[in-house]
Amino acid sequence: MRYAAEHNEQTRERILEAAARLFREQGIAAVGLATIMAEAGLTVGTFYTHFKSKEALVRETLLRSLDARHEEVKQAVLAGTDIETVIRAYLSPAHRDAAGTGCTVAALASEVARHPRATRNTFATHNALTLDALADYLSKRQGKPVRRADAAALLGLLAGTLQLARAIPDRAESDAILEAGIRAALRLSA
Amino acid sequence: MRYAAEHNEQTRERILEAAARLFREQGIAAVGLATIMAEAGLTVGTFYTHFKSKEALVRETLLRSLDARHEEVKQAVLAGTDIETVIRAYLSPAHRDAAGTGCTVAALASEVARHPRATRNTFATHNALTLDALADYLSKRQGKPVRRADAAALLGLLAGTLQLARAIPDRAESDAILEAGIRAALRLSA
DNA sequence: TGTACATCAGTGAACGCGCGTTCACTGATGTAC
DNA sequence: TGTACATCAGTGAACGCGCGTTCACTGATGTAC
Repeated sequence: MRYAAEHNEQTRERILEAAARLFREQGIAAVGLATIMAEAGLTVGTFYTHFKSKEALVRETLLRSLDARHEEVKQAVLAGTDIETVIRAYLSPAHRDAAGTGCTVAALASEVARHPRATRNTFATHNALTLDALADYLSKRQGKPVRRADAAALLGLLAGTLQLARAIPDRAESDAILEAGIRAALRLSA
Repeated sequence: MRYAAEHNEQTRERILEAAARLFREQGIAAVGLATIMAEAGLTVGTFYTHFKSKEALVRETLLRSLDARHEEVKQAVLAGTDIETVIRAYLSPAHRDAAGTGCTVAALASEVARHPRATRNTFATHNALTLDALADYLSKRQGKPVRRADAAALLGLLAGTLQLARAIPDRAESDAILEAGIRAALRLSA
């Protein structure tokens, strides 16, 4: 091989990071490959050296960002972080205003639902990791079994409320929704 | 005037109905004007006889479908329908599998969040009608004041859970999430 | 009642543009001698 | 150590296509006489 083994991998990583951010900020359909590649400091042509298609890139970014969130939740559990802290961080103005680095479910779940089965499979499999970790966490805290589906309802509450807060232009009203979401999430996780 | 006053209005209505369904089924960005007009039995050129731009159509469809949902909630309140019935209808497999005629928040909230301020204003104003009706309803049932933001958290739970159920390809798992969402929504509205 | 006219909803082709994807070519780089 | 070579990441132009929007034109229709 001519280029160092790392070189290829680093470029691929830059493309994935740019795509993961842009997709969450603007939506998958709204972001073109040229924009992603420019963000990674490359021209469009190179894209196909690293990925089979845009849909393959979508699958890879979903996998990465969902796994990253799983890692965060695992760390929170290990560190013994309170559930209230996790909920408050999720429904914070900071998270609302930074979709690009935020939760993939809140940003892309409704769009992913319209993508090919292979993409939805990737989404479901890697989202399940977080759900299982969350269910385990809640089970220990509540002293009774909490199922994956119950964890999904809590995540649904968090993601749905964040979406409403993002869609509403009035800052005060948006903040109030975040606060109401926190109260509701605490009730559900108690 | 040459055509009957109704004619114009009926055509406009057909375009709005086609757009409202297609947007919720496939997303706003994914549906072109040609598709909408063909669905209404017309060619693209006519579009601008009825609307100023695609964005104006988007605003109008949001307004219409959010007002329609407000009407439904008002009727449910008048008829004294139980909150459990409303929740079970929202988180039903039928609603999950018919996004085109379903809740606008579940289908489009995350996409609307990325649209121009005028569009978000329309969304917020007309979504607030449902939230206020829902808050009134819950206030009477619970015998204590429920704010608009609290109603938003309940709607967030319903919409977020429905989105997860739609994104997950495994039918049994998707059904389980709907059931868990119902349990959670009942806890929140009790 | 029958005819000429004015209106305007609807047509269909064209506009520039950006999309995802392909491909002949370039040139930086690690290896072999 | 220095040079020739082979590799392949990256370039940049082109492909067909669908997008939102515009516009000169058509023809169905209600009105006026």
